[in-house]
Amino acid sequence: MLTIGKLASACDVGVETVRFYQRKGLLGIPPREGGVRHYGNEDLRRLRFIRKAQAAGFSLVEIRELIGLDASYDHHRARELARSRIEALDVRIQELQQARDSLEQLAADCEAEDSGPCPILASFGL
Amino acid sequence: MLTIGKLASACDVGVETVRFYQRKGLLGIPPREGGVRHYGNEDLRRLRFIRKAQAAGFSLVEIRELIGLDASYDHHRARELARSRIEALDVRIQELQQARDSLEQLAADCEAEDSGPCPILASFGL
DNA sequence: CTTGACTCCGTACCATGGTACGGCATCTAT
DNA sequence: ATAGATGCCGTACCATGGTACGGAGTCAAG
Repeated sequence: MLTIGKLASACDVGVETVRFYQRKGLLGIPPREGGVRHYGNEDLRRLRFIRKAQAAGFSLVEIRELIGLDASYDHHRARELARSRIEALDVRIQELQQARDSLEQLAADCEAEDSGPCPILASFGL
Repeated sequence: MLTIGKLASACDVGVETVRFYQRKGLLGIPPREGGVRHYGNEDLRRLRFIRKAQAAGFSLVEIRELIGLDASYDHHRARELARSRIEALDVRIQELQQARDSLEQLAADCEAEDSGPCPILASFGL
């Protein structure tokens, strides 16, 4: 059995973050012993789940839904969420890639031409 | 000469956003005629610059610095900012790509196996 | 049995990038 | 000349994902 501090450091998050997730409904309300919260392995797994899902780009709201699906064995909805997250990621990746490439080009231009107006700033119309 | 509303709609932003950028020091304080702000082509270019730089992933704080560089013809610092932005974009793109790929894999697994525990949720340890 | 570490709680605060509101002034077209 | 659209201003509020604070209670070791 873990105290909030042990749980938090086991998952490399702050104590306040655990309390925050609890308020947001991402973690359940654990039983108390002498006023102190005691967490078990379920909570540990749950918290690790939250961090992994977060790394996959899910928002806390989406993660809360994913957790709910666990109870209902709703593969269909989970797939839907995964698919729409993939689409959003694709869009975002494309955007960033484009931004990156034009920036790269600009930096190269800028290095080639050491005097006169800066191509980076010029290209943005400044 | 443009009023705030014309300027805003010319760059497809809200009027409040222009005022916000002004407060943040991204746009200069325009001359008034009869209490009303009047903007010129410089402001138009500046605002367009802000939006483009934003699309390239610069934060408003970084954009303010880029604008300052314009005055000082500081290519060196502009390149530095561009390079570090590129690095940050690379890291972020890699992260998102990884998230995307594992999600893709999971969704495929999930579609293949319609009963039993959901691979998406299981993979996150839930 | 005291000291120090940890926990409890509510609430306030942080950054980021805006968006909305209300009351008043001004501008423009009819 | 008057109505309706804009503009002005400060201030408050929004979402997101936390982080910090202060005062109290509790727990374990020396």
